[in-house]
Amino acid sequence: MVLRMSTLFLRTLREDPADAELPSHRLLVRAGYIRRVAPGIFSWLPLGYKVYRNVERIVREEMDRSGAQEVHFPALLPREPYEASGRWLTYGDGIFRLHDRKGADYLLGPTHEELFTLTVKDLYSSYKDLPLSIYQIQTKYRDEARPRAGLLRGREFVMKDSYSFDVDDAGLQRSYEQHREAYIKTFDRLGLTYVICAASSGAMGGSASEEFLAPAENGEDTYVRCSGCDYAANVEAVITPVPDKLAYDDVPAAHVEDTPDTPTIETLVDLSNKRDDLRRADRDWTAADTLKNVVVMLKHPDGTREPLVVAVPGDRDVDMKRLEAQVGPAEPEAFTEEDFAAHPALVRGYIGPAALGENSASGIKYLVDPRVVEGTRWITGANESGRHVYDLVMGRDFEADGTIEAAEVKEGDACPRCDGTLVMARGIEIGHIFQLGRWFAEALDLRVLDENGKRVTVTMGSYGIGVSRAVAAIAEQSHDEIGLIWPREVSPADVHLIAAGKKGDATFDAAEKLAGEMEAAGVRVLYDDRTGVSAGVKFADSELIGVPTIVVVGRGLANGVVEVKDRRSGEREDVPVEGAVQHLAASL
RNA sequence: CGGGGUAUGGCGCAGGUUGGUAGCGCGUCCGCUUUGGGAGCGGAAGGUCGCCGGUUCAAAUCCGGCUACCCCGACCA
Repeated sequence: MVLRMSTLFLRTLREDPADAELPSHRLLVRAGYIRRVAPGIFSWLPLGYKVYRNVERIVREEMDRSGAQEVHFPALLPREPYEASGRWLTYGDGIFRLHDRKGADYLLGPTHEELFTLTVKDLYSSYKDLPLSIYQIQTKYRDEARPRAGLLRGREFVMKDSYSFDVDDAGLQRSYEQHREAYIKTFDRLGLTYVICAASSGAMGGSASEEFLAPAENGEDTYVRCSGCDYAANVEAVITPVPDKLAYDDVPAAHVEDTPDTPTIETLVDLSNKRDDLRRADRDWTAADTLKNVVVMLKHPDGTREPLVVAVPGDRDVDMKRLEAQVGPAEPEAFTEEDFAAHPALVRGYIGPAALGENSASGIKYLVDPRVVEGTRWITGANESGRHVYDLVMGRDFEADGTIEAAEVKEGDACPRCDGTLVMARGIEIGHIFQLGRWFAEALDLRVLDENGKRVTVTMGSYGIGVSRAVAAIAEQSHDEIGLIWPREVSPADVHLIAAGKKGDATFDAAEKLAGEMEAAGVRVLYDDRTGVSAGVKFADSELIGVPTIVVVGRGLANGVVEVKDRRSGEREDVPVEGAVQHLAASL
């Protein structure tokens, strides 16, 4: 393949587009790979589409190799399947809905669990047909509240989504492992660095769930990894190691105190350390000794609302995303003025355990952070305005309905697996694998006969790769100040060949000849055969476009050599024209 | 949905307070020169100044309203 820049549908921009912030977005637009059409909606130009198709090809090859079979569902879908799963409603305004001429409801598929499940139900009815893994590479549509960052979060994007169908849990585990392996091969070939993180399985339930995150400053996901072992997790799924129970024989009996002017944890701790009657004998009180009781309203999918109080040590906030991951499919909402009015047991700012719990008078569910183990000693609200209770001991003075992982995760927190500590970083979610289980099969009644002739519900796995997002993730990870740097397999070409001389001189003839030889040798060439364009412009464009190897036919030609530059390292070497093609073909 | 910002040739921007011929750089086209790091000179095309209304002899500029887009947050299988 020889792509000639003299006729290529391409215009590189000398300046950054005003609406692009992230490097991937900026450079993909500047280098002429994509153009914005509407918020979160992009067109692919020739170079960009080549990269996109390379990514797609690699994903497809690895899926096929893993034994999955490719199908293709429509993007335009009727309402019924989503009605059956309940998601026509629960998806809310996150989907694009439309009507046909008769007024019937349609939607642009945001995801295709329903279609996969129903199609398998259509065709299969025996355990002998399973296991089965099928996938598609499809354009998805989501009416994102805020599209951003170019290709990283669009309203139209391409995803590879696959589903596995098994009769039993062991089968699901095998299908899951197969996908995991395929994903590792895929992302390796894409030239991405990534971290496999434990993830929360989200609103759809399920058990095992892992995300492939490409570390990137501008990523939307926060994850942790351990400094001492290979533990890595999305911050939503971080597990807090449970401390040992403490002895509390020496702790004074709980006592309620007037604590005026202590609207914040900080002022409360200050006061507690200042007043002799409140001070701790062994050491100063810290924010971590206070127990903060945060009240939220849970909205269940059926529309009912239920108050929940979450207790966390006072030096931490409740992380709403972590909370949401725990309470799903219910959604936590802010507790409003009206809610407080409806629950007089909750004294704003002074909520304490005595008024809480399913067995208490209020009946309000009370869940505590895992750090709140038996024997821990707290300052917390006394359920009266202006008063706190001191030396309240878990297990002695109060109980909870259970624990919940909702406290924010901090850099330096303990690793749940080893003695190490956690460091935090950000990443782009490029893949997600999880064991969906029987939720969908149950909802859509996908069952098969087992070997005893009994109907059993199929168990499913769900696996996604953001194909268009991966293009941006690669760009985000692989660029420098002056342009993109593509990994070989996704690059729009293997070699960017530049004729650096004057129009009509020997360099053009030599470059032309080289281009032909490269093509014959199976090397993909982007050939800058533009006349009337200075060498400087050609060099700058080649660096912006980011093909990994740049070959310059120019002044060295007099000595029978061409210059071969490595885009990433910047290293250059002179290579005899005669052997240049073999030299290149060997090094690719 | 909350906060901040922007809207002027294809792209990036100035102008606006002080109302009066719409400007700069890049890009594009023509001619000549140039050709290893985003060339020079000369000429040219290209703009309802986001939209609606108001004030005024006169509005890109002042006033009112609207819309779109960008960024941060909330939201996001």
